[in-house]
This record gives sequence, structure tokens and C-alpha cells, in this order.
Amino acid sequence: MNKVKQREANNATAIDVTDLILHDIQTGVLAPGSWLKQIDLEQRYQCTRPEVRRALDRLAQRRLVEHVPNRGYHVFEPDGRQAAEVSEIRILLETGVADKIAANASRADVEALRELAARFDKLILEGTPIELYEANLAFHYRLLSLCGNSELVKLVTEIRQRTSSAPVSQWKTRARIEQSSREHHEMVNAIAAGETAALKDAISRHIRQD
Amino acid sequence: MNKVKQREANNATAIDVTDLILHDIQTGVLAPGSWLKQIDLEQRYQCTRPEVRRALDRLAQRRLVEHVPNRGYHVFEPDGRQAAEVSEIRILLETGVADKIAANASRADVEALRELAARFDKLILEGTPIELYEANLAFHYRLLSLCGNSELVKLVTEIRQRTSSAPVSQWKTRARIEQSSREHHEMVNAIAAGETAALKDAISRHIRQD
DNA sequence: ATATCCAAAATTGGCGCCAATTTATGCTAA
DNA sequence: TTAGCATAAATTGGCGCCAATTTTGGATAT
Repeated sequence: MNKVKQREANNATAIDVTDLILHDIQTGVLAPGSWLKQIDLEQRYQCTRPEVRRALDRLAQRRLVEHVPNRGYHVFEPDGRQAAEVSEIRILLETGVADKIAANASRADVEALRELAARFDKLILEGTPIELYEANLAFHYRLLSLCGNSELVKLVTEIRQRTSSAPVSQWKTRARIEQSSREHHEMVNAIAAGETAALKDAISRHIRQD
Repeated sequence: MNKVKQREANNATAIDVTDLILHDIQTGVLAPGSWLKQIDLEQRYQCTRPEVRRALDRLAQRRLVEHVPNRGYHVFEPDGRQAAEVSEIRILLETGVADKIAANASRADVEALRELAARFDKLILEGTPIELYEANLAFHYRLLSLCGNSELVKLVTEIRQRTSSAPVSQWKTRARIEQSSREHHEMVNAIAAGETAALKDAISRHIRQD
């Protein structure tokens, strides 16, 4: 009985338009500043009007899009000060748990991080910008998860989205990407060696230049 | 021309049902765990069904209420671990900017903080729990604003709401309230004296016991 | 030729209805 | 008397329509 219900429940969490729009903002498909017309989104994502509106409202709550009453929603573009402030927050949080990360990291964790850092490396040459972006996310997620504070992980994931509204375009220079990759390895090495001071320093520099 | 528009713009930002429900959750009128039926809210706040649903969706996004599909929304009650994790986050952020707070505080700022701390003191005896709660919020808002990072202020305001779902009921013991008040004064004194270490310590203890 | 004003088109946003699901109630059978 | 089931009530949630506002295009007057 209730085949449909069963199907729904077993099925991976039904993806919501919010995530689709979010992904397109993150990957730069929807450029910062551009207006998000409800009709366009409705067609693009093959969904209904109320769904679009709910998604836009959610993204506005997260300050990823800005809402102008009776005018519509447009992709938010953080000014320099806001970006700097958010970076500051990330540095406080991520360096603040650096010692916990180093303490909790098992040999297997270090190995997994090495692999993720290597994957990022590899994708610099072979992958698309989007793949690179996602590999970066995966690395940082794994790294931060070691701190043991899942609320903090969620929070940082959230505010990381807030800064890098157009992360793909930001990484235009090869030199900068390679620098990022070096810092990834630097972090892993610091963890493996238990050098929390070096880890904090690497994290700090990494966030500042991102 | 456009009298209405003018009126609307000049008028204080039209308050939204979300804030009303939020306030009632914060002050404990809507108890943790209780179900928020759409019909009840619709009547209680004299608003339409879609407004209620939008508000509930927003509060669910902020994790102040929990959504169970086809069952409804109920006030979120954080378990011990989550509460501890959120406290940990607040300590990282608020002690992290303690030096900035101390550095930026002018004589007038210190005076204003003294006044807010005194107001809290006074309300312990004379005020209602809600007034006390709001005086506490005002003190902390003023204090944190001195750090100069407005994004951080917004963020902490947001996550502070997340921990203390029923702050009024938490403060049942007089002893605890008075301890809080002492710590307020302790913080102000530390700022006035420029003793950042003492400030960090006071903030840390204050958050942990809250 | 250009600025201003008016009208039409497009877009946003509010509201109510109805289907789907869940919960409560009462009835029947063991 | 109690457990199970079926039916009814209540609640949630999706969808579409229409009003309100804004924008665009064009016509007129200076």
C-alpha cells in the first residue's frame, strides 16, 4: 500500500528549485546584479510560479539575492566592505577550530584530505571551472568537518555561499588557483604534523585571498 | 502625487508576521515543541493564510521552527549538543572581536553601555521578564556593534536567536540573572580599562552560562 | 529635435479555492 | 471489553487567477 509515498520517501530528498537557482548563482550562470524574472525562472526550471517565488524569498533571506518591492529580485553583489567582513568572520571561525581539527584528524582523515587536495590539483588542468569549484568545496567541507562542531560546519557553508557570489569568475588567473592548491597541501601537511599555528596561518591566508 | 507610495516609504518598515511569531517564540509565548497550526496563527495575528505560510517557511529556514511535511510546523527545541555547539560558535566570534571592541570604544560608548547594564539591573526587580530579555538584547547589541563588523553583528544576532528558543523560561533563577548582570558590568569595566583578556574571559563565561 | 505626459504592456504580488494527506471518531467484530 | 477498521473531520499544501504597480513606447506640444 501507498506505493507513491514509499517512492517519495525512499527517493533522495526531492530537489527544490531553490538549490537549482543557488547552484546557477554559485557557478556564475546567473550573473551578479542580473534581474531574476519570475517568468524566466518558471520556464528555465520547469516549475510553477509559487515555487519560483518561494525559492526567491528563501534566497533573499540568505542574502544571496536582493528583493526590491514591486521591482523584483536580482542577484546580490557584495561590495568590498561586506566581502571583507565576511572573510573576517570566516577567519575567526575556521582558525578558531584549527586546533580541534588537528587534534581530531586520524591518519585516514589526513589521507582523505590529501586525496581531495590532489583531486583539486588534477582538475586545474583537466576539469571545467565548475568541477574545480566543487572540488574546492569538497576539500573544505571535509577539512572543516573534522572540528566536530556540526553547527559550525553548517554555518560556514552558509556564509561561504554569501561571499563568493561569482566564484568561478573570481578564479580567472591560473596563478591564483595554483596558489590555492599549494595552500591546500600546506594545510594537510600542517594537520599531519600537528602544527596548529602553521595551520591557522595557512587557513587565514587562504581565506583572505579567496 | 503618489501619496500612498510616499506614506508607505516614510512609514517604518511594514512589520511582517514573521517577526511577530519570532517575538512570541523568543518570549516563550509559543512554547518549544508546540505545533503551530496555520489556522490559529491566521486568527491570532489577523493575517491571511499565505502570509502565515511564508512566515513559517522563513522561520524554518532559520531553524527556529521545524517543518514536518504534511504534518506542519512546530517550535524547534535544540538538544544539548546543538546548544553547546552554538555557544561555542558565539564564543569564537564574540571573543574574537573583543580586542576590536575595546579599541573602538569611545568614552561615550562606555557610558552608554554602563547605562544599558544599569537598565538591565533595574529591570531585574521592577520589570517583566520580557522587558528584561529585551534590555539584555539591547546591551549585547550595543556592545557587539563596537567591533565595526556589521556582518558579524547581524550573524550573531541571528544565531543568538537560535540558541535561546525559550530565553525567558531559562532565566528562572534570580541568582543566574544577577550573575548575568554582574558580568555585564564586568565587561564594561574591562573595556573601560582596556583589558582585553579580562573582557574575553567575561564574554566567554557569560555565553556559556546563558 | 527634445522633453513631457499619457496609455498600453509586462511584471510583481496577494488571495482564495480545492486536492491530498493525516488525524480523530465511532462502529463492528472477535 | 478491546482491537481493528472504515468513515468523517481537520489540516496542510499546491495552483491559478486577478489586482496593483512599474516600465516601456509613442504621441503631442514647446
